[in-house]
Amino acid sequence: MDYKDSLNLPKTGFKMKANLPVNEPKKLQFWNDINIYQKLIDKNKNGEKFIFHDGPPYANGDIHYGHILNKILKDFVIKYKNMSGYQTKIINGWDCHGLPIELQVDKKIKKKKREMTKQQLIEKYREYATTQVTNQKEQFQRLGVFSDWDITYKTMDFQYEAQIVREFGKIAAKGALYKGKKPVHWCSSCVTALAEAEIEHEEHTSFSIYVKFKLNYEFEGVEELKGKDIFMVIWTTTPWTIPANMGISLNPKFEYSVIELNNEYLIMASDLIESVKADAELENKHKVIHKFKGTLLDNETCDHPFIDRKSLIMNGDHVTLEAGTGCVHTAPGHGMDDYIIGNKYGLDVFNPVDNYGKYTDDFPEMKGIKISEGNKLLETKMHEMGVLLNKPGKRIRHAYPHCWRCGNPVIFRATKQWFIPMNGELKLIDRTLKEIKNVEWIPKWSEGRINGMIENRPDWCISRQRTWGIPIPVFYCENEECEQEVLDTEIINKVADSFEREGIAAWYNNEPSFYLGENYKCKKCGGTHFRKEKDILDVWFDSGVSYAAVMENMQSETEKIDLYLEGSDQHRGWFQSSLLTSMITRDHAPYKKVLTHGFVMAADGKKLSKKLKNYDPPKRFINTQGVEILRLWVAAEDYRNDTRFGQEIINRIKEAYRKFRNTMRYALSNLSDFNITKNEVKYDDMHPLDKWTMNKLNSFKKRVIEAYENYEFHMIYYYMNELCAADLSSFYFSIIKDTLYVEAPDSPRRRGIQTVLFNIADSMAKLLAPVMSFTAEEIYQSIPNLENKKESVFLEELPTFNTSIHDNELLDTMTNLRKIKEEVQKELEKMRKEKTIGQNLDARVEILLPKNINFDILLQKGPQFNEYLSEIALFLIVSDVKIVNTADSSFVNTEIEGLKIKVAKAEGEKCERCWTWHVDTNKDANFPNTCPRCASVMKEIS
RNA sequence: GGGCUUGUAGCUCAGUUGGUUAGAGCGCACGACUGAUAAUCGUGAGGUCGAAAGUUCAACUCUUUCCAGGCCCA
Repeated sequence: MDYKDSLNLPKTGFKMKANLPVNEPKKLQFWNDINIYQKLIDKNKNGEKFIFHDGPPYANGDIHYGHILNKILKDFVIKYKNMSGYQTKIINGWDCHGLPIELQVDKKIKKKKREMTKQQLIEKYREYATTQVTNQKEQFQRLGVFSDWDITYKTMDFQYEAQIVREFGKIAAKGALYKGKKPVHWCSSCVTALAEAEIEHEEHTSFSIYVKFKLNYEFEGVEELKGKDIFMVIWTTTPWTIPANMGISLNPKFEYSVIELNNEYLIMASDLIESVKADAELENKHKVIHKFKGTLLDNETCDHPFIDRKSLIMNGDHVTLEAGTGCVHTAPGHGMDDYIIGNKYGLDVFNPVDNYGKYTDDFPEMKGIKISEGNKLLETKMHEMGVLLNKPGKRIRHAYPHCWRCGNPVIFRATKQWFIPMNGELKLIDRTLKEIKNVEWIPKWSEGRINGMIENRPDWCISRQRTWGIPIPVFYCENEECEQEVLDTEIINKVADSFEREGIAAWYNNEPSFYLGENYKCKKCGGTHFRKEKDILDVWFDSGVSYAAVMENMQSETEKIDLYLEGSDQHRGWFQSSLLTSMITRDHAPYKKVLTHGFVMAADGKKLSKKLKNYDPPKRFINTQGVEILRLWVAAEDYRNDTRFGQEIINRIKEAYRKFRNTMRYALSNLSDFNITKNEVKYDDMHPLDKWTMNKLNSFKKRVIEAYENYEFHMIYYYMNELCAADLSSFYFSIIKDTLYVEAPDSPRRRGIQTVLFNIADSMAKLLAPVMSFTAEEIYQSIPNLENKKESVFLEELPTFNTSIHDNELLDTMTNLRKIKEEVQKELEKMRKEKTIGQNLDARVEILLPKNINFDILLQKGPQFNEYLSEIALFLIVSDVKIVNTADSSFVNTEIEGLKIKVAKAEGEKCERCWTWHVDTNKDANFPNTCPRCASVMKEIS
């Protein structure tokens, strides 16, 4: 007789194999068909608000793992909040203006660019950006991210472009703008400013000169130097910048020496004396007269070698010992370091060079002469004056920036730029630093980082000499004497209105009079002719006002956004630009909380590199392994640090996924004949082991909810693995198997277990839906006989901690019993090695218990008590158990003190139905080869 | 070079205010089962906590230095 058909074996349509690449798109279609996102919004329309704001990725290229990490994290948050009843949504956006797109397009149109109008170019850039947005949008959608993808924002939307201008107007109205000078890379052959990305470093032969600057300082108490001329020695490769020299920088930490050499007194860093002598070919011995710290001469002066001007001596950490003299020629108009330290000391950003690389009136002696000529002329001049320390004609080969277009060397040259002042009347830095304290920064160190950056940041240069961006809405009086700028909120708003209608092309479509009115007169000189500003705004300003352009449609100016969630690089970028603009115009931060994640690295911890091909591109990954794996990967990693991505890591994630999936599958497969409404067993009526599992599940809920609340998603992954593998699959499931299969379908013990399994499947589907959205939905849809099933798991509420299911004593006791089970297992393993037994049920066990542990908790009689098999045997999954009071030498000691165990092959015969060994097997003629329990069950169910 | 930050078993992570033989899951090795089966179960071997020095009765946990990464600047 084959008893197999009489068993309640698992049955489910929930497949073991997920086949994610094929099934995910179907799920996406399903969600789309039922309009799940809108339903979520509708469901919570009366819920508490949680306002989230998506930071716009740059609209260029395929998405990479950084995007994936970011978007999936946001999706976790949005889904969790939605399932918790919050009224929350996400409007995805893109950053569209800016250099990368401009360069991409320029590469395609090449020389045609010169013949094209600004409007035509803008149209091209806009087209390109649109294709990029479409491309990225598709890829984001594939991630299973919930959003209304028809409602997104782009910084190039006309409405958005207009709003940028309005925010600029507000800043202008606050007086938080000024025009100043700043050095930029400049190609005097193309007559244009260049961005960092347009510069190529190539070998170049430069001058190399050591120049003496006469010091105006008496070293007190140094007799030998009294009344002597002392010179600071600087080294430079650009003699043409000497006319713009405004100072000399010393490192405050270095030691400097006054040396006597060839009857001259020279100053340089002590550690560089020898190398300078060698490089400048200075022979003869020198004598160190005096040593001093770099700080000594701070704020003293030298005389410029050939211009009637003082050069200020300053202290700066940028001075190194790598080359030169340790005394650094500083020309704020021609170098970034120079500019920064010059700003600090209040130096003029002096630039006597025009757009074509020729000296201007500001260096009359060489007016109209090209700086390349100037190099030579100045070298000779200084040599003749005797301020050149080396012999003229010395040259050096080194890497030097060149223009990527024309290949000529570029220069650093101060040009007029627009700035937002960091100090000044608005005291922006002070106020921002205070406001930073009112924001919650996660992780904590994030606050220190933004704080440090704000504390030390220079004025924000918001102008760019480019085309693809928001024109700075300013006009200039064309009277050359006047040049007065028109910075008027009303007029700026007119510009904004025109952008709202036509986009930024309006700036080029319209004459100044269109905005100013025909009769507008210069407030300064009464002039009537004006020209438009040519510069555009820094794109960080674009995205920096997104809270205004995107969110204030839905909320008031005073309402803050609950959360920004971006990579840690945004401390310099979006977090900061948003904070600063909002502080000026609204006097508060735009956000309440800022959550930061790290970067995605390759398996070796180094950055992902397209060149090295040290990773699988996302598209291919998704098409072969599925998004769900990526979602679980995001959850598994502690995103607050850098995360790693590699095949071994992914393989581990897949294992975890399979474990989870199979665990859920097992639960589902034993529910085919279960209906929670009809067959539920109340917690109080459950068997202790089932109660224990309910407790475990309950505490799992609690910890998972806490993890969501704290944005610690990797803890969810950790808890999930622990629960599935350790508590369910290998422990609870293996024990309940016997009851599930063997008992009569409707037996109370079995129904109790099914109640637990139902709770597992149901709770897990809901709790993990924000993370494993695809699989959670699949589980939910696969729960059999569920009345009032919602259309989607996402329309369910998250389960919460049930305070009445909280039995610490039970949990502790079970922990001890599991330890005993482990010891028994070890003994059984020995028998298995000896081939005495195969499966556990082939064995019987005798146990001498320690005084403090017993199995009483399993033996409480009640409706769940199993009459046929000892509860302990069931628990240990052996055929027979005997608890003894004394143990002879045949017992083995275990690692638990006082616990002694004896294992042996089970007595009697194996029941064909339940595989348990029993001395009374085959006693019932109606059901041959069955144990008494099975015979009885068979009688009941036939 | 500077600011911030990371470094616990092969992988991903736990590790409470410094306190007994440092944990989990996966992987690996070996084995069992064949009624979760391209599954499941068991046993076992793997870290001295990036390195060194210091504080302390006691440090993965505090301090300093160094090494190797990362983000942002320069």
